Amino acid sequence: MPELPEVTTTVNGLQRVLPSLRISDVWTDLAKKTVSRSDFEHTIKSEKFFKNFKKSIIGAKVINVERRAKNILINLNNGQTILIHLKMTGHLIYGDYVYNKKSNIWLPHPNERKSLHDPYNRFVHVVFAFNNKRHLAFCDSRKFGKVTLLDTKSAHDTVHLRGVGPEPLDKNFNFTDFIKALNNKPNWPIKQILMDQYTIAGIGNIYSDEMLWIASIHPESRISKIPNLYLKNLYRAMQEVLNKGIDFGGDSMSDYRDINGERGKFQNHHNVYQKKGEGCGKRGCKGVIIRSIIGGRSAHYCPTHQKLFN
DNA sequence: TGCAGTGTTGCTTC
DNA sequence: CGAAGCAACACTGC
Repeated sequence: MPELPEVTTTVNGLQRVLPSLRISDVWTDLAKKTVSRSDFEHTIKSEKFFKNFKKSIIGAKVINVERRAKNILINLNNGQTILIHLKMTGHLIYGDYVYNKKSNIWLPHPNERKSLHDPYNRFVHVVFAFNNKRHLAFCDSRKFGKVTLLDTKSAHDTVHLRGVGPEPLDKNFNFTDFIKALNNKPNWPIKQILMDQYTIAGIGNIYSDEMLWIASIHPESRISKIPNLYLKNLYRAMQEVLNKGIDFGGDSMSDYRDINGERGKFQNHHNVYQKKGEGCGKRGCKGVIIRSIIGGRSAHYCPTHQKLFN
């Protein structure tokens, strides 16, 4: 689920606690002798990479933590940057963890706050230890997440970040920029364009459904046929929904938790996502929410008030 | 009980 | 070349 608001919530949390801490150790159970995919070679899923990763980061101090698209960037004082992508089920938790040698797992210290013991916070696959005796645990039940190391200077010009689209909440990202970006993929359904990280950064399945519902645009509409007024509403809805997601601490309908292991609350404010069969809540609309597959992803929308422009 | 569905991404196939 | 499908993996819920 981690999309821009969830990654922002995590990054803001990390920025409050990590700067000036020194990394004293790192552990993982993901590193394998042979990787299943060539693009995993330069990530923590490779044993060879992990050995070098460990050597490179132990002793380094955290300068700051940033977000780019759905990526978390932890900048270190040795000129290197740890890049983490949470993918589907990843989340980072900051607290006091204890290694259980017998079962080869990390668990929160028994005295840790209740939220860290939430069953969704099992599945710890990477642990960073800091010089204040606290840990950063990467929980990821499906193990799709990515952890790698980049030179800070060229981080944005690596395969992980090169070509990623503009940040939708950037103060300088105006309506004209938005339209210019969307026209990158003129023939795709609007929902799919919104989710394309090389067109615009950070939007995923939940927030694209929600912003299209607010803007009254059917997810299969073609950008060239959508009236300007509707596009303006979409631009506004995008900012509104992403900011609302951040204000509610992200969406924890599924696995996402903040760095204290707590759920976000945006899932309590969905208008369409995962609401198949429910009445459309738009004022005066008698529609019923349906689910279909668009661009290989599940889309939720109200076929009554969300207009199809094609 | 078993199997469809699950946020993401990028490789492979057609 | 672009679009579609699927693989990475494991769990939940119907």
